[in-house]
Amino acid sequence: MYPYPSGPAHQGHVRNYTFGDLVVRYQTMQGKAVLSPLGFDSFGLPAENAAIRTGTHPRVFTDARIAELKESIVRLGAVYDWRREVRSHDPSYIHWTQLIFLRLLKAGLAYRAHAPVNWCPGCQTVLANEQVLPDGRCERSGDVVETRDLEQWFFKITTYADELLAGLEGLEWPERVKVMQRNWIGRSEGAEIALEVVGRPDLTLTVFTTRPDTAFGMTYAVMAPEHPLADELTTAEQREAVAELRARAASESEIQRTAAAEGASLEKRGVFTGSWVVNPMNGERIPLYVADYVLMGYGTGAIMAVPAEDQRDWAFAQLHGLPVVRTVAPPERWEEQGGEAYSGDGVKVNSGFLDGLRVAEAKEAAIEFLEREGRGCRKVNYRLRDWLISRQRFWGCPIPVVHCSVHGAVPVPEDQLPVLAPDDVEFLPSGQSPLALHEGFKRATCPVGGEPAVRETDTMDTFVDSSWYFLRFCDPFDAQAPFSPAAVVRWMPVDQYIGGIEHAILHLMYARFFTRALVDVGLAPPDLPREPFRRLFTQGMIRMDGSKMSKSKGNLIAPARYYESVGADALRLFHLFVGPPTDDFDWSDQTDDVIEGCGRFLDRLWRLAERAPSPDGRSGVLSGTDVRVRRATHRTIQQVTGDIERWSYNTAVAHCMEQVNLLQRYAQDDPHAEVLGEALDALLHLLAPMAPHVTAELWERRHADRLHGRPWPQFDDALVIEETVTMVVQVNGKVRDRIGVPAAIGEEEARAAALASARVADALGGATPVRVVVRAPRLVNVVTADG
RNA sequence: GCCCGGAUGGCGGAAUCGGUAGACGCGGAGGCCUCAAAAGCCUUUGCUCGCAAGGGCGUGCGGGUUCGAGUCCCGCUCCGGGCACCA
Repeated sequence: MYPYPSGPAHQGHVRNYTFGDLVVRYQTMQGKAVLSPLGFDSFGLPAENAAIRTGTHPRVFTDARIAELKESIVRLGAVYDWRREVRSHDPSYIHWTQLIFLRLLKAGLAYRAHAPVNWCPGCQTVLANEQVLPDGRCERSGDVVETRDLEQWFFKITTYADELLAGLEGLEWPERVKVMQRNWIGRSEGAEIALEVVGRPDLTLTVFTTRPDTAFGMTYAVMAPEHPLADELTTAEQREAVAELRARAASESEIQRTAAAEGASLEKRGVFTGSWVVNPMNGERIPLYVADYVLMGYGTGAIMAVPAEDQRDWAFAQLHGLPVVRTVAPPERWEEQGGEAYSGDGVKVNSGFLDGLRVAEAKEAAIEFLEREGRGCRKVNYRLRDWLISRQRFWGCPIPVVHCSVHGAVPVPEDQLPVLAPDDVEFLPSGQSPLALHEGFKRATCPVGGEPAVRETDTMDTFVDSSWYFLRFCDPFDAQAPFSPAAVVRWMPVDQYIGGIEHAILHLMYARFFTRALVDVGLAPPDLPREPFRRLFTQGMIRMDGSKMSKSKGNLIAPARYYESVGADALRLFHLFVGPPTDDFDWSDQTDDVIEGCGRFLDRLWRLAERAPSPDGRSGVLSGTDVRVRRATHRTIQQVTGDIERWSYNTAVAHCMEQVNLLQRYAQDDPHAEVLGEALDALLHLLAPMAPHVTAELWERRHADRLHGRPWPQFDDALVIEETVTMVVQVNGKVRDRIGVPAAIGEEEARAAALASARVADALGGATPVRVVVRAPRLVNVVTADG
């Protein structure tokens, strides 16, 4: 666990730690060695905003929030190895985050580049693509993100695009998280084609397509407004129109541009450049356009347009009066039924040597042709972009680089780490990072030549800190390295990761990338598993009035009031009981009643356990009732164990409640001391991972030793088999009678018992059964001719 | 538009392999205890007809498969989520 410390826990945290703690305690009772540490993702914008508001240093603010969060976690009774607690903002952690940066830099996995980036005016910093919502807003502040051209630091996550995609296959993760990552990586196979430019033998325009088979239908080509050749390929007559379009496109962020346009229904804004290119398949001259529906960031920033087989190109062609040539025969009556572009499979037409082939074969043939002619090549493209990690903020891990006018961006030598931000800084609402205003911090010497240099003032995205904390957890005591090879190999991968769905892309993708990169740069050993999280469980959100419960929404319900009123155990039980862990939960007016109900259950358990072992209880021979109670005890062990194994915590609690209800009646009615004692002891074990405080106390009162550390109870196979069951008798599928029968009843006896039933005879009303379906011992269905 | 989930009493939910729909809890009703209340305990609680015994209906809607469907298949509706000019 690596929570962002936002202050006292809210119910989302409580739920998360309750599930996590149940797993930890249960697996420990199963005899496993369990490593369960907790640390704090303690860099981040809220602390800095608070500093601007109140003048408090972010460290002071953050340490206070950590103390609050930690207290509410400790009071919940969750077991963590606090010796291993780490914090992103701790100098010893900063040191290793910076070392990792330097090693990635050395290996070419970190680089600095000038690029159009997402700028959030609210946060006064750039953002990674992953942090921009589909509607072009900042996921934190909700402000509309702008595009700025800046020189920034990137991590080369795209190197691992294929591996990150393939690695998903072996993971026990929710399918929808895998799907989200697959979509985000967005692999597509196709070809790059170099188009000749008419009258410019010195130039070619390279386009990417997933449908090289449709190239005969290419009736125009389009380049993105930001394309480097856009200027050069615009003729004098078209210059003004193109310039206008490019200016308009530049004023919007790319994500905004793609989000604002709803599919193909909107106008495709574009203009003719005045230049012509050549279709390499048939040698025809086709016009070259600039249009904002083509994105510079994907593929080559230019496309071949095939209106007949691409709906976007179709719409654009209609608008600009461009020809449409079908290269795949659409299905019967396609056009009569209003069909426009047809992108499905079919037989090739109007395509020279491809005619008669199907799409898949034609793709291959087209690529072979292009490669043979030297006009193109096979190519795989990804939607995934490199991870922009620069942030123009103070409260983050400083990027350990200095800028020298002679040697450029020079890494800080490893023996000079960590680079720490100074304390004597002023937090002003100017939007500028205090680091950028701090002359003492900025003044540096070039490690290469000793020239005066300027220290980098950007800090790293806080997702960098959380991309390797799980490795540090394995070995947080190492003062010489981020972690020792032996420790990470011993503990990794994480067997069970628990978190919210909000991490589906950001954190989980970055952590997968980091784990691989750390191995490849030699910081982690080669035998470290390349997937850090083997099993992932995504818990449901706690919602209130339709939105996620969080401090920023102001709808937080702190656990402290329940610690006081019903106790931490009742609150834990509530979170387990209220529904499947994967489901969202709507906090409402009735919720307190349910929590109190969980408290009442624990009260009943308490009263029950306090009167046993009952000195006045019977001993000696077991009665029929005693045996039935024993059977119930062992069945409960079986059920609760199964429930926990399959994450069905709500039914695990329900089965314990059922058992308490049964024992309560039993205890009032001359119980056998040993039977009741066995039942109570088993119950305390089963509830120990769910309600650790109450069960530990009751156990101590009964046995004067400790429940914690005892093994998980086993059930007796002979006792979980029922001896009598209720057999349902149906007539034509409707239940007409229920008969108690021995569990071992044979098919013939079951049939006879069913047909002997007076109720069945009534229901038959003289009709003759034509068929009797027997599923002994549970069910018999008597079927008549007219049924 | 595409891809995933989901829809069960007044409410949260259960039904693990096609075989008793509604476990467990909340809420409601009635009762016991008490001078009274709180707490606790007991009974009851899907809808409906019936004095009762008992019957009919019932898992979003419409079909289908089956002796039998909440569960499987086909076609919809609504809700939630993800993706969406990615060539």
